[in-house]
Amino acid sequence: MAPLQKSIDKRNALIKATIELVNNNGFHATPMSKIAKIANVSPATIYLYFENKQDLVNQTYMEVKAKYTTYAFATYNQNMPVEEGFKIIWKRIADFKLKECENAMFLAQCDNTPMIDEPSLQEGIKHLQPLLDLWECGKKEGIIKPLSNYLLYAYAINPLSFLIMSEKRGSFKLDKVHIEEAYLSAWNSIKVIT
Amino acid sequence: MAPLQKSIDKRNALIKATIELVNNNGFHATPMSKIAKIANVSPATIYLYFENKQDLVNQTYMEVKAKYTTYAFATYNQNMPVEEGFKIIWKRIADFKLKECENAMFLAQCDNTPMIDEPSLQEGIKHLQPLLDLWECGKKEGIIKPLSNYLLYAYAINPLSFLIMSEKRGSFKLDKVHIEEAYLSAWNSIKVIT
DNA sequence: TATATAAAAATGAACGTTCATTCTTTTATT
DNA sequence: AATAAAAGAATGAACGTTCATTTTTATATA
Repeated sequence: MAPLQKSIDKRNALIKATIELVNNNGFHATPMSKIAKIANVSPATIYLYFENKQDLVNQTYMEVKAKYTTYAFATYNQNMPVEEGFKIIWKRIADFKLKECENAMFLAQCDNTPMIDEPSLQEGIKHLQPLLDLWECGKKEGIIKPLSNYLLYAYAINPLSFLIMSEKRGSFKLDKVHIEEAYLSAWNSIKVIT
Repeated sequence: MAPLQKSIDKRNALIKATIELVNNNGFHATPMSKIAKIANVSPATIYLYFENKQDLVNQTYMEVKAKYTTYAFATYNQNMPVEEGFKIIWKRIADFKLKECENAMFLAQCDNTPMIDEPSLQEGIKHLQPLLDLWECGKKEGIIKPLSNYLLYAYAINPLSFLIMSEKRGSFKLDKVHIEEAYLSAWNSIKVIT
């Protein structure tokens, strides 16, 4: 194995361990020692890849957020009609949250606690731009309600986080039918009613 | 001042301090010593009112959740028509989240992290029963879509949390107009479309 | 190609600090 | 004066981080 690859593997193992432990215990209750143990690495080794604990979690956040948005926009392109574009993005997001549940939960925690530095948070938000652009376009065409992007996001995208959380807690099972129903609710709350 | 009142004051001060510090730093980054200092109390005194740190935060959660639901249902009664009942509850929730922003943020953090014991979490959820009953009633009458209560909650109530978070982060200002728009989105995503 | 040397990566033990909690003393109440 | 409440100092455990050292990898030499 190439030596560089080995380094990448270790970094990935550390990020994976961080997600797992933070999901189960929260940021401040996951000691570096445990992260090291799960990643099969010495505690000191972490500091070869990351400045400190805060840097580790910031970088983990940005990496997961990038993965999330890359996945969300993978099958979308700007030439699609607004409704189709939205549907494709929404479904991909739902897909990601279901398949990559660990990652999705980690993001939810980051977005609801003082865990991540403000600059890293801002950095993560930037990746959503294509969706915001799509909405602007839809508003111009009179297809999407003239609401602020925050309201659109709150009613169309964010509810998925809540559902994933309920599913994780075991109080609710998200199947294909529910996803379809959820999509219709989402679209319904942002589309212009004719 | 009666000695009992003084005790209640101290307990309240401790709970208030806990909310403030956890909001700004997260659970594990709020030391008992700091909570004591903000509450103008000795660290040891905390243990006269609470078993330990976990108990303090559990009780804080249940207290805030109870306050939240009491407020939400204060002007609602079961004899109202479904649409009116929902509107009244929704508006009260929005009102609470705006006015008692600190409390709302604390709840959001509790609901998205491993901070609170599962039993306390379950205890907190129970208080929402009147809303679930209203929805059941609405479904029977054909006014509300036959969706699971989790989906209804995800699309009608939960988005408010996201908006409050955006507002707190300073990226968005929630005024009366936005609240009205948000309400319409909420109702629109759960009502049967005729 | 085989060996020697240098560089880089990784390690485990150790340090200083911080924390939740307890213990002992002081202050207030009846 | 007796009792209860509160305070602050004390304690041991756990944490993030550093450092001296070892192990692995790359480079140079013959």
